[in-house]
Amino acid sequence: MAGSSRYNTRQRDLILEFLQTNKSRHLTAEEIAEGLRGQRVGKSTVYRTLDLLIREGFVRRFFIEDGASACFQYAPPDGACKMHYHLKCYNCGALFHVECEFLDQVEAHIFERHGFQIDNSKTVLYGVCQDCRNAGKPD
Amino acid sequence: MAGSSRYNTRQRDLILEFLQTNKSRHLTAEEIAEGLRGQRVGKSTVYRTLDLLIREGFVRRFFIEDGASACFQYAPPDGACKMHYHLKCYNCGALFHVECEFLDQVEAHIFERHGFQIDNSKTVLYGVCQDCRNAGKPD
DNA sequence: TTGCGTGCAAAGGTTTTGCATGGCA
DNA sequence: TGCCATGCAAAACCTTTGCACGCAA
Repeated sequence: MAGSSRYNTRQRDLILEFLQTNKSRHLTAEEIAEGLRGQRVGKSTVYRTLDLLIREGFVRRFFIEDGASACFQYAPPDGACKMHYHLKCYNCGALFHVECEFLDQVEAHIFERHGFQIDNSKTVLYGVCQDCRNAGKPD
Repeated sequence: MAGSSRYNTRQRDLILEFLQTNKSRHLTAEEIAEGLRGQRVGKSTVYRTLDLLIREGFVRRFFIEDGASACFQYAPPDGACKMHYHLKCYNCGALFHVECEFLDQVEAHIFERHGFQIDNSKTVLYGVCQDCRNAGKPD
C-alpha cells in the first residue's frame, strides 16, 4: 500500500503516516525528520523514502520561493490533490488547495492554443493570501 | 541604468549584458559564470550582483523543478515579461512566454473568488511542450 | 584618496552516497 | 537465509560570508 517496493519497513510506514497526517502542508525533509524524532528514523532514510514515494507517485516535491530546501507533500494518484491547483502565499507560507473550473479551462486552452500540456501536479501558483493582504502589504 | 548602486563596474555590466542577451532563458548562477569564463568574473560576484539586480527589480529568481539550483532571468519592471506567464517544459527545459487573456481572467477570478492575489512574476507553470509530446512520452 | 566591489577561500546549509549492519520476507 | 533498507559519517553541491586588495568616482 505504501508503495510497490520490495520491503515494508517500520520507517517507511512512519514517514508515510506523517505525510498523510500533514497532507495539507508542504513539509521539508527537516520537518519530517523532526516530526519523527525519537522514533529512530535517520535523515538519509527520510530522503531515500521520499525519493521512492515520489517515483511511485505518492508524494510531490516542490521548490519554494525561499529556496533553501525542497518541500514535500502527500498526494497519491487517486487523491483529491490530483485534480486541483495549489496556491502558495509567499508571505506567510500558507498553502491553499483550489479546485477551479477556470483553471481547468486554462489548462485546456493552453493545450489547444499553445500546444503545452500543463501538469498541475508540478505547478504552484505564488502570490499573497487574503489574510496577508488585509494585514498590510508585506514589505 | 544597470541599477542604482554606487559604482558601475566592468563585472556588473558583463553580467547584465549576459542576462539581457539570454533574456528568454532561465539561467543558473553557474551558467552565467560559465558564460563569462575568461572575462575575470568570480562566482561570488555573480551571486552578489544577482542579489543586487533582484532587489532593484531587474532580475527574477525562480526555483526550478530539478531543484538543485536557482534560476535567474532578466525581467525589468517595464519589460515585456512583466505581463505574462512562463511555461517551463520539465522534459527539455524550454521556457515559453505566454501572454494569454485566459490567464489574466484566472488571476482576476482567483482574486475575487478566492481572495488570493497571484503574482505571475513568481509563478511558473510546469508541463510538457509540444515538441516533447510529439517526440514521444518522456520516460 | 575614499570606500565600494571583487576574488579567493572558507563556512554554512541541504541533499546524496559508501559501507557495514539490521531487519523484512 | 538472502538481500533490501537503514544509519552514520563523509562527500558533493549550491550559496553565503570574511577579508585583503583593486578600482570607480
